Amino acid sequence: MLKAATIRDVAREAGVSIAVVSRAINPGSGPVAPETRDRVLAAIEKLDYRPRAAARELQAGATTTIALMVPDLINPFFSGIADAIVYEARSRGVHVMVLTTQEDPHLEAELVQTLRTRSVGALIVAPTDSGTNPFGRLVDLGIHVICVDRELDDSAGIDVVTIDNENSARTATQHLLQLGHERIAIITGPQHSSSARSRLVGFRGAMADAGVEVDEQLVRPIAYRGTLGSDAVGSLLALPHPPTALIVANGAQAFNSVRRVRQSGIGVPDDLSLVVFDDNPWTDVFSPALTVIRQPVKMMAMHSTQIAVSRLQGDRPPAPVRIELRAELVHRSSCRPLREPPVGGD
Amino acid sequence: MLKAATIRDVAREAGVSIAVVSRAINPGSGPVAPETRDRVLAAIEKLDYRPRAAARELQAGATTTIALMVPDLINPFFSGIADAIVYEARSRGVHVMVLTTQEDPHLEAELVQTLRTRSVGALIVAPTDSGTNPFGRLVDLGIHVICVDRELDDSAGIDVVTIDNENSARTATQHLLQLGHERIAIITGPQHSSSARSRLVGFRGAMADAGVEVDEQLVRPIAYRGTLGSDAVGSLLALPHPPTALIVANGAQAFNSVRRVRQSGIGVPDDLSLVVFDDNPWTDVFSPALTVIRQPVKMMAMHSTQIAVSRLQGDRPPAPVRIELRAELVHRSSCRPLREPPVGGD
DNA sequence: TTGTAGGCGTTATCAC
DNA sequence: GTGATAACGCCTACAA
Repeated sequence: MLKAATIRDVAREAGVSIAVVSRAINPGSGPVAPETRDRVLAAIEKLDYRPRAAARELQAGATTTIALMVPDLINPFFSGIADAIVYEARSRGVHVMVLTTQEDPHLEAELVQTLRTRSVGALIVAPTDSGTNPFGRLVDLGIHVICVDRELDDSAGIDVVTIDNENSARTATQHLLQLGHERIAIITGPQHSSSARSRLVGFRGAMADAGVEVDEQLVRPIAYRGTLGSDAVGSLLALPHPPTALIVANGAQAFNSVRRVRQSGIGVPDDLSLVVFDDNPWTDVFSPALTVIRQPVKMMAMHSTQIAVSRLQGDRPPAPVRIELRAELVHRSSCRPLREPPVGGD
Repeated sequence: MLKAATIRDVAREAGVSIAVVSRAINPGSGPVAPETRDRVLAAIEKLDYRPRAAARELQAGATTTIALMVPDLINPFFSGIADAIVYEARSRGVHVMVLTTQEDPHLEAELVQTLRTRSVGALIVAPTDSGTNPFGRLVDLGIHVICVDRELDDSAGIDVVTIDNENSARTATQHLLQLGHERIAIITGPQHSSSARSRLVGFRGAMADAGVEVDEQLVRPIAYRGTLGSDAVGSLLALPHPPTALIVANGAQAFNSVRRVRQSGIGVPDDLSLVVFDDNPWTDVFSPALTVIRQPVKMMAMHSTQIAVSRLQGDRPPAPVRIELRAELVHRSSCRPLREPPVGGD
């Protein structure tokens, strides 16, 4: 097992001082005679030298590592985000440390602590609980925090990249209302999550606009983790007066929910119209293909990475940014009019 | 923006030298009087001090960061592995840097270079090409490399955690043979991938054992990336004498392949029996539910993490480990006998 | 244009 | 038990 070459080895090999090597490595940091430079580069090549990131960090304070904190990577929504962020970051020479919180605020807080140890320059996070802000200390220390997908009630000094959840839910609801549905159920996320809350607001808004009263029995805020989606669907369908349409606004529970619908033998869209949040691949291969709200996952990832990277390069004014992207309703085959509309008419 | 407290600040606050603080932080590294210790701990608490990992690394050479390199995170197989590895690593106090290769050997090689810069203690990787080993230099430098899922032809000094691909494919093939199928098609991965190769070997083995000749037209090794799965299915089904059964042994193309089967209106399992590698959630919600080869994803992740962590803690003999796990055939509804077997009979 | 020296935050080796 | 002090590898004034 060899020992990695250091800047000193290179200097010796090239017959110069370490200062020259350093300058040769970091163009613009100082003058180096062209031919000296070539000699140094040759030495680097020969010794296969790579500067140690740890040493650089230590001396500069800066870093080219960011952290990404998501509930889990099994949820295709978050793995999609993670994939895009990792890819995007690499193209900018930044590495990504990935952490999973399991939707557990305690674990999240603990991870924030261990993060302080690492010198990451920024943190992109989909926070577990909007009510508390465990990231304040990071911000104080100059570690930039970017919320993605979900945001915090108190987000002082924190950037936000999210979708317009309220309007997305509104759109989905309006779609069903226009088809004549009034008994519309919604399975959403826990109300300590900003996105889940906004979606519910959008739902209620659309219902109110249409003058349709919301039956609170049909509103099901459930946890992201676990399999509660299945239970919620079960009890919804067992209602004496069951819903004719269902919006699954809890992406993490979409699969469980839909599977339960299918297992119960309810016809989609004949007996139940369905709109689901998050356009995961399987929604397209389900029978019938599901009408979904498609979130611009790549866009969210790109924006957050871009913010993170430029922040740690010291660009951008310190003012927090807020980016809200539009989601899209993708019509497929899981919704139909409650009653066939009269043909012709008058 | 505060500046993070250093060991010196703590020492001053506690009225001791930095050496004492260091010993207090790292129990066992030297003697500290109990009451001094308490004073130091109080100071740490008060200043909210966290030792900087970069400085530790620099001085010790060691590190508690490992890297994980997978083709992408969009493939549920790899996101499952990543999720489990990140989780498992955390529970051992290790952080994970995630990299994606996009199945591109050049990018892979480049990432290996940038990795040398970071002081990661180990690399868990699903390599893109089994023919070349871009990791040799890492091994030389004492960075432990663990191949997961796929392996290298020349894996000197490299640990391997994989499934028994050959037998998995053999099992799947035998299942179809027993149902009376002989025109069995297989869509597998590129032959520069060890797992794809082994699976094809298993397929041929089972066919040979049964005395059934392999129609080479029905053997389709295709790339992991892109949408070739769809094309392969299309041309398979367009054959004058199409297959009666299909094994999709290319997990990354399973979705595309199956979707194409469905689009072409072919009845499953009536017209075509189907076995698919990788038990992703959607295979269960597809109509009909798909018979799959289920890989022990969590197990693979746990083993590789365990090896990685113990390696970087210096445990374990230097001899490379090879762990081969068994995959499982999960019977669902996508396969049926070619001809109904005679009822009763004698 | 080049080299010397100091410091980044930590741990380890010594004396005391 | 405790405290200077020297590394670890790199960058950067500043002096030559």
